[in-house]
Amino acid sequence: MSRYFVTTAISYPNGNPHIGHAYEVIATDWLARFARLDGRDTYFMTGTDEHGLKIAQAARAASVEPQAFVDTMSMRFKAMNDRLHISYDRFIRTTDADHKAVVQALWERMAANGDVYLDRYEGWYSVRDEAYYDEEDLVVADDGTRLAPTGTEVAWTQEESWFFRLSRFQEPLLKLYAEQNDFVQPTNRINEMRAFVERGLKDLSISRTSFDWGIPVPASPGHVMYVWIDALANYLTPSGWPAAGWEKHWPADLHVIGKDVVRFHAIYWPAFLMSAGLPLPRRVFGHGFVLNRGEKMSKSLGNIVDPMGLCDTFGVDPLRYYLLRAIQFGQDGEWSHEAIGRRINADLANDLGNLAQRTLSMIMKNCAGRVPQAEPSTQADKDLLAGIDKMLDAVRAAHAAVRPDQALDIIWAQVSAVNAYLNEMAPWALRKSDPARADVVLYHAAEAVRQIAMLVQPAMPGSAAKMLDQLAVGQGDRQFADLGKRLVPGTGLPAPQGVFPRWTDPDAGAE
RNA sequence: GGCGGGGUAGCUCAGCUGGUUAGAGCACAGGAUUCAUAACCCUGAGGCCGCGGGUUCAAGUCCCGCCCCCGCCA
Repeated sequence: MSRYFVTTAISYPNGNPHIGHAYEVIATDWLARFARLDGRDTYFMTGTDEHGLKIAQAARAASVEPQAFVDTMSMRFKAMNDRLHISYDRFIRTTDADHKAVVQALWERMAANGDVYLDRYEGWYSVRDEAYYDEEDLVVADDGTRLAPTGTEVAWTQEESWFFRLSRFQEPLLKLYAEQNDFVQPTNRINEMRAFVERGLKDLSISRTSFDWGIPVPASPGHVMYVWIDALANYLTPSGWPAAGWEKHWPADLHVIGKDVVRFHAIYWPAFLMSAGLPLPRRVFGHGFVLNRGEKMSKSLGNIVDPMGLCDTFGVDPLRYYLLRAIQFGQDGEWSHEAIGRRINADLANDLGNLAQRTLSMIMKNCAGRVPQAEPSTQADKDLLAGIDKMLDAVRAAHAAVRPDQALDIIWAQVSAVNAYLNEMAPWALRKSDPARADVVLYHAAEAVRQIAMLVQPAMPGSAAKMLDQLAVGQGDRQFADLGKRLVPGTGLPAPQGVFPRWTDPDAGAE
């Protein structure tokens, strides 16, 4: 059985979760659910990244201990995941005990292999950015204070720091990109990484002494680890490395991350792993951002969208569907109430929901609520199911390419095909002239809906389950391996109910 | 500033190595229909393919210049 270990980036919980967090976990949940339904040994992890100065500061501002602060904040992220029906196998927190153990082991291994050394770091440091800047990049404000290019204040800082010999890994990384040109996707990203590495890599400062909210560096009092070592190593934690049996949960097959953190995942992380002699993740995919009416969300603009509110407004599954279908994975996408509403009505209510409802209600009224007979079938019937039977391979390819949007495009092309088939066959008219033929048509439409609902499961698990319930598909027959199990004529069906109601803007006409 | 990607219907985008009247979905208009969630189905309208040159029998598709947008780096 092939293994599929997929992760999201872990979220930094110094603020509340927003739609960007929701987007990443929903997309990754689609990947994980798809792999599980496809019979793969799947492990899906998401979580929170809880150390670092900014957390410590946020806790202080809230007058609580850092641990209490992250306990509260992490819970909000977990609650969002649960509300969105994210099927994580583990919600990891970097404050978890087993994580600390793995990170420290990773550090010790890198040190043992000669890639960690103690030196002094001095320069212009921005506390807000947790980064040092070169003198020439600074701007001097009117009042004389020096500002980083990001606009934050910097101060001359000197600290003892452990360094990682990143410079040693320039050639190995270039070799990796050359030999595995899909290591970073979309492909333009790997070109950027290659260009970055080709310019030369400087050793990386990997410890801090200016604060203590972090994982202690082994045998080095006063030093805590640089947050990225701590954070990236989360992916290795479930393996329990270096304890025996770690190969079961490492390497990851795919890291799904935002485009803003590609560098950390495509350069630093593989370098750490190479240093420790560990296998590398197979792929890193940097997705785009979800923009609110074309604008980036930010606290200052006050346009941060709470995903919980969107669930209240639209429902979990329609929200998931919108984010997966309407945005090409890897590109930036836009979001607005109108856009989601249009999608819900066009794709869910009109196309799929109506298809299921018209099919099932005809069966309920005319076939005594039982799956009708399947034979004798005509060429048109066979053609319909031939198109339906081909979906799995195409959708699998979209899954392998990390393109949920394409997968849904493929499925919806079949939704249209079935609607067109019904119009052409007109079973409501056949009912009067050739009722046996009408039954066969309805059988084929229902069978098509079954397979569509099966493949829609990873995107909209709740809604797909309702459709499968209405087709009396057993809980044990919902894996993709069961796609070939045709509906059995004579099976009793429950009374159909609409799964996707139309959406009407509550504000419409109020202007 | 350097490198890379892009500017095609109102919106989001397809258009591979140049070749019949430039495509899809949504939105819009008309028709047909009434099984169904005023849905489905069919048809239509809508495009100096960023701008200006050039190569070619033939150019969104190749070359040059310019304008604008985005990404990475500095």
